[in-house]
Amino acid sequence: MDKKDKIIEAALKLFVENGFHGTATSKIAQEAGVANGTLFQYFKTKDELVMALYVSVKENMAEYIEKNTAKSDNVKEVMKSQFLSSLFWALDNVVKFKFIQQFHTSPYIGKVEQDVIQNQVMPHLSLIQNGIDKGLIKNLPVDFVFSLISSQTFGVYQYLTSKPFTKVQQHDTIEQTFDLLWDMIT
Amino acid sequence: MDKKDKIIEAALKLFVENGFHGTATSKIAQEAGVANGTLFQYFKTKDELVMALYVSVKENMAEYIEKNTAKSDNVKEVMKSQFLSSLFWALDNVVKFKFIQQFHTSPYIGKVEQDVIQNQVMPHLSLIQNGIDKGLIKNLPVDFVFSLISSQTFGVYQYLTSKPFTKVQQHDTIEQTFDLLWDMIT
Amino acid sequence: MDKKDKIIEAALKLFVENGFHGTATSKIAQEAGVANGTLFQYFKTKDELVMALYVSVKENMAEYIEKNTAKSDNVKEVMKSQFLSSLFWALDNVVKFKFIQQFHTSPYIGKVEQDVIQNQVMPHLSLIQNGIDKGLIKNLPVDFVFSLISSQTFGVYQYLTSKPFTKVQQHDTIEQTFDLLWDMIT
Amino acid sequence: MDKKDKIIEAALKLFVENGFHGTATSKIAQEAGVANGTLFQYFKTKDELVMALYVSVKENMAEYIEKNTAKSDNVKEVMKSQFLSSLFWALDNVVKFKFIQQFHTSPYIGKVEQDVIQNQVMPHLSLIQNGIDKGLIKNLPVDFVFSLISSQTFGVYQYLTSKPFTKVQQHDTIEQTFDLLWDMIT
DNA sequence: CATGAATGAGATTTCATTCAT
DNA sequence: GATGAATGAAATCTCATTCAT
Repeated sequence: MDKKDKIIEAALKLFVENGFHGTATSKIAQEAGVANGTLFQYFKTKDELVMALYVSVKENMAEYIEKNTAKSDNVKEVMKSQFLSSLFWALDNVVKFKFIQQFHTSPYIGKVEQDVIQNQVMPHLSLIQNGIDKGLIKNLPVDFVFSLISSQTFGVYQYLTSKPFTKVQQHDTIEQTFDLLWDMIT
Repeated sequence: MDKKDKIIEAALKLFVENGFHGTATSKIAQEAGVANGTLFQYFKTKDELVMALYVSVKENMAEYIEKNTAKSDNVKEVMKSQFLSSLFWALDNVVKFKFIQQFHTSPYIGKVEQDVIQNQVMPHLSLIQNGIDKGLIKNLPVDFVFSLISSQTFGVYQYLTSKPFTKVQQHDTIEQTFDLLWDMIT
Repeated sequence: MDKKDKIIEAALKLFVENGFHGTATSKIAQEAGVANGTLFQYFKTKDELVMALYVSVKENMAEYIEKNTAKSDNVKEVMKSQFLSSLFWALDNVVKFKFIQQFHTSPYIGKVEQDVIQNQVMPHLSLIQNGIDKGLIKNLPVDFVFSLISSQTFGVYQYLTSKPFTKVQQHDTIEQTFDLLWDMIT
Repeated sequence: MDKKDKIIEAALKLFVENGFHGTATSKIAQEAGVANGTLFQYFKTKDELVMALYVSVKENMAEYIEKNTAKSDNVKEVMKSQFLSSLFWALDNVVKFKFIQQFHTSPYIGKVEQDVIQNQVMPHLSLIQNGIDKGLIKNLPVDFVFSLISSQTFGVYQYLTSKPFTKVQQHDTIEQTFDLLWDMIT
């Protein structure tokens, strides 16, 4: 692993532990095992590091979900595979997921280009629209449905990380939640 | 309004705009129209101010919900009145609600005494348990149901603040969402 | 003497000894006997300190010359009194004068408002113009004559500080130089 | 042009634009189109580069003046040719001349060996002495006369670069100034 | 109680210089 | 010789907190 990756890894860990401002760049360098100045060769400013980290984590997540999304015309099947893989990724990458949550409620979120966000959300909106057009999903505003699904994802995640569950229990709860969710919106 | 309240008000505004660490105590004092040192007469440290602010906001919210909760034995009625008043409060107190969200994803949350959180959550859990016992609500773990309801609340809030809606539209959407929710858990 | 003045004094000394960039703000604070942060209460940035110092020194010089300028209609008399008092001030304030020279050949000079410079030069140009109008001074461009006089001033200053001279010798040389200068331009 | 020359050229440009300390060695390397470390193959330290640059520029100027100095016993003729060629060089090499000025008012000037300065000044002092011995120039201290001539040179330079003049106007002004100067010291 | 000048520890960032390739 | 990643000392600037008035 090269120094840049070591820095990103260290930053992720410390940001989640102590927050963005609670983490000094010097601590990041120390944790990464590089010199103070080295961090600034790869990232011009601390902000740039935060943004780069967000992009990296988001890509990582998107890639995983993409790979595990069912290739099918069946809306329910596709939606379910996405719901499940989102949660599997989150449970397997607790630190990264916490980072995303932190980032989303920080002033940094305002610095993400609007079209980048659009691109991330678009496919999900299309899928929902598709479900509505086929008469499967209730005729509600697409972004309303999207908001419900997203928040439900966070809800299950929170529940599953609040206590120690076995893999099987996690699996079952996730499946069960999707069923509840599907019933609700159809 | 006395100086303490002015400081709290100023802190709330600036924390939401610039984050906890992005807000210097001197800026808070300035915004509140008091001297630098005065802030520390009322709060020994900045952290203490943050915590006090959280408690104050939470109390404010709890009081409102308490006042608007239906006095009844009917579980659905009570739950609906709570769901609605939570959202009405959030929509009427956007800044305070953002502050709560920020606080929840910050390292500060760890400093809130565990029993304080318990006390806040307890009544809701009891209500749900009550619903289950009466055979109204599906027989699921109480805190799982609680997670679902909470995240649903966040979901509608997010949707309703993402675009400009009229009061009536907001009202209708909230009622509608509760119906979906109720169907899901019963 | 208050802290602000102590800081200005310390800055003046160190800037002349080590240059603007060779002087750390921490050294200035140390020399002034104040804390690091105190400097930044009086001057938002190091640049602001440099500019404030320049303005202060210039005002000091202008005040002295103003006070010692002959109140008369006689152009030669006025010009002579100014030439002399400029040099007396410079010889009595070697450090301040060096600072001005350093400032003038630094990129900082570009940050001085153009009209501030105009205001400083204007009276001298008027005086020269007056001399030309009266047929006393040769009919040359005013700012050319001004350049000649200015550089002559620097020339004598440099000579007089290159070796140890007595006050009387300095006085005589200055008077003599003015006579040469006056002969040259009339 | 080899790398060393490219570095010197880049350094000259950037030093004049941003000052010695305002110019990072990495920027010089970049501007010169060489690697960061290459600069230090040719110059052990940044200071050494500054000094080498000064020597180089000074040599360049001296060479030009030497070449254009009248070969004659006539003191006035020799002096005039030197005065003129100094100014012609300065006007043709504005950047180099600015560099010299910057260098002279910087702490670097103290690092130039005293005898190097002596060697540069000596011929001019001899010439003046020669003029005095022949009864041409007023019987004043040689270095006083030298100071006056030097500063006059700077004075005209400043005037001629403060506005846009044609070559002919520049030429005329320089000749005229020498006449004034000659009248003054003889 | 209220003030605000003063503090100094600590944060981010720069940059001359080195050295393994 | 040439490279450029890596270094770490040092510089500027911020800010929570104190304390004499």
